[in-house]
Amino acid sequence: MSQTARIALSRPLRRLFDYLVPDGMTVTPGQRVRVPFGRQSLVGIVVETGVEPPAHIALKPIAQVLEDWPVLPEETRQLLEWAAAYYQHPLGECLFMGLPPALRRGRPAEIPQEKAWQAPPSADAGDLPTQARRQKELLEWLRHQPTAASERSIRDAGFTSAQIKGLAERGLIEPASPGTQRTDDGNLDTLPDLTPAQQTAFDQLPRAGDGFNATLLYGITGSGKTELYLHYLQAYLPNDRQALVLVPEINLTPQTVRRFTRYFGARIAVWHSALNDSERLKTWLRIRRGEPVIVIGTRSAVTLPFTDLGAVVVDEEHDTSFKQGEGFRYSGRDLAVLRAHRNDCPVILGSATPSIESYHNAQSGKYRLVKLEERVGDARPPAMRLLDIRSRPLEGGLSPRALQTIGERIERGEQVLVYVNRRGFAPVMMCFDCGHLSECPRCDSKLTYHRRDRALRCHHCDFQTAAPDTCPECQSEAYKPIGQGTERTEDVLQASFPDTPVIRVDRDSTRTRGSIDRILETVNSGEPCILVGTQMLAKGHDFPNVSLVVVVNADGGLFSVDFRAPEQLVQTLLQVSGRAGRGRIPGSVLIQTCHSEHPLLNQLCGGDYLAMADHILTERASVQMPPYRAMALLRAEAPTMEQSLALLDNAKARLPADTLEVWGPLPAVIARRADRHRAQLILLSERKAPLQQALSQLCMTLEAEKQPASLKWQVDVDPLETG
DNA sequence: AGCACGCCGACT
DNA sequence: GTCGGCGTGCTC
Repeated sequence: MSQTARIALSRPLRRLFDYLVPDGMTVTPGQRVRVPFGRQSLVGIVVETGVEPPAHIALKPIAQVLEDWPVLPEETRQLLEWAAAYYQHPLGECLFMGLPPALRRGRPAEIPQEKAWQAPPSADAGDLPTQARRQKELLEWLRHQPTAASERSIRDAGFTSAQIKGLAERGLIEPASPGTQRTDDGNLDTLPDLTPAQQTAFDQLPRAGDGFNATLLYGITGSGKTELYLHYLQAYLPNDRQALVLVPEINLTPQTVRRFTRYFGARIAVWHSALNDSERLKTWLRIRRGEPVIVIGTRSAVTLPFTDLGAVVVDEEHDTSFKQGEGFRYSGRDLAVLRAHRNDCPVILGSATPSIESYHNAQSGKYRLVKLEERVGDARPPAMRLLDIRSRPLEGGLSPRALQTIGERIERGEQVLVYVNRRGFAPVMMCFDCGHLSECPRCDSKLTYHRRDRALRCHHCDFQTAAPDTCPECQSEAYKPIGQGTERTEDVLQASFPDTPVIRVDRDSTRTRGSIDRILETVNSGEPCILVGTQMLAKGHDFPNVSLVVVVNADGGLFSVDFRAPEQLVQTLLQVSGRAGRGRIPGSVLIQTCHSEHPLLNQLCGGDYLAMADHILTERASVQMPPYRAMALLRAEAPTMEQSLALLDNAKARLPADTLEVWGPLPAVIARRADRHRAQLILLSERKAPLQQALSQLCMTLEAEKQPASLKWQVDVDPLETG
């Protein structure tokens, strides 16, 4: 009798498929195989062997093994299996997430041998006919390359394959293996010494050989957390072991990579969404082969096939981009901690504004807390002040007082950053006669006015229209934009300070490649200027010459329905404040608000983030919200609200009432989006285990009873926003 | 997700 | 008469 194997396929199905292993073939878990599936032939991953197949199903045999070793190493596969169960996502899709695209498609697990060419010293351009001008130029170009050039790079330089062929036929160039670009090997920089404060923090970090140890590194902005990571890896990561450094997408800049490369050279590998398929395959295989790489990567790097992980770092661990927002909704940060645990190695979670979850873990003793509360050099933390703008005349959202302060700083030759907190405040068109507001015809949301092209756009679907001159309701001409967007603030600033460059930094102005570099160049020149922008300004980039930060409106997050809004407001405001006073000039921060008496904002001005975190934790405890209870959402969307609510009612009815508290069904905050009506259930549980068990049971039944195709549902475990 | 099967509308 | 719309069902 033949052996059997349980196979995962890259399909959104919550089940696996069993196959026969033909005589003479052996398979082990983690191995790639090709199997017949319906009428198609698919790549599969072996999950289990020797299984008892369900009765009355005629098994088909595995067609082929793609390699005789498991592409997914044991630890990576088990991590993904755990994540699939925890986040309620189909196992097949999760396992395939652990493979680079080339391997998902069934390509061989080897580095594609790129063809490369070099010009031997004997090659003589005189042997070419005079009309072969481009071939001569190519020969010359090849001579000037430090190593053999790949066909791709030759084409990138503007030559054609016909020209390569021409030279090759005359024997003037010869094939070679593509050159490696390890120019930095052997002459690595030595790390700068730690400051006394950094040294003190460093001494509290876990030592090599301590095994699993999670450390929350609370380091205020400008305290030099990256130096600490570098020193830590150098001191405690053995030369022959691997490390993972997770960073938010926005922090994975060439500068960051260069900083690591200076000290670790070719051991550094990067992993992010902009890599092409062959780069991904190459890096993935390096890691799979066990090369002692230090991977700097974004969220998805946590699924890489490490075979000898010796240290894990999560930088800016509070950053919400570590949680995938759709599909397989995993938390890269949480999986990184789990990976460290399973590899019995240390993990350092660094942030100036730790997530409430991580801080709670530090408080409860699960993580050790290491503080780094001094800025590098002479820099002092900025002074923060609230500016009450109730019944003050505002221009582009700015109060006279704020404009005056900006003016003073410009006069002194300093730089200013104006932060527009867009959360909850978008510029909408309103009729000042009848009160009509511009609303999206397909969503329950207001249209946003874009002054550049006088367009009204919906931020929740792709609807857009030209802004009418008069009110669509009453034809009044008093139909104008209200609220403040970046563009309006920018215009007011430019009008107020005509001699000072006003630079807008947002998604639109940084879309083209290199534009952010140009902006940074201007800013780093130190000339006075005013930066205006949103989210982007709060993250990543340093502006050492900025001495004043103005927060246009802090109120968006104060009274939100989302339980995480206060945490996120405080984090964002502190992060953006941290941009000020990095250089020698002391920084100050002005926060405009209509609620200057609000305790959270007042605490913020004290600058003590951990005190605020304590405060937020107390509130979370009193209402028994995460991290004091486990949370998950069941979301539904359908052409009508009734359908969505019916599905959720149905789901609620079969959830165990004794171990779970279920809220809803409630329509989402934006109940209609692109003409689909959305609602959700909120599930809370004292313990994670019963929640997970109830969810997997629920997913199985929901999938089994086939819903109409127009009705979609999804589960979000540990959601970042409930809306 | 694919892919096929199936049962109703405007075309050579 | 048939090409094709996408609703529904199935994949070891």
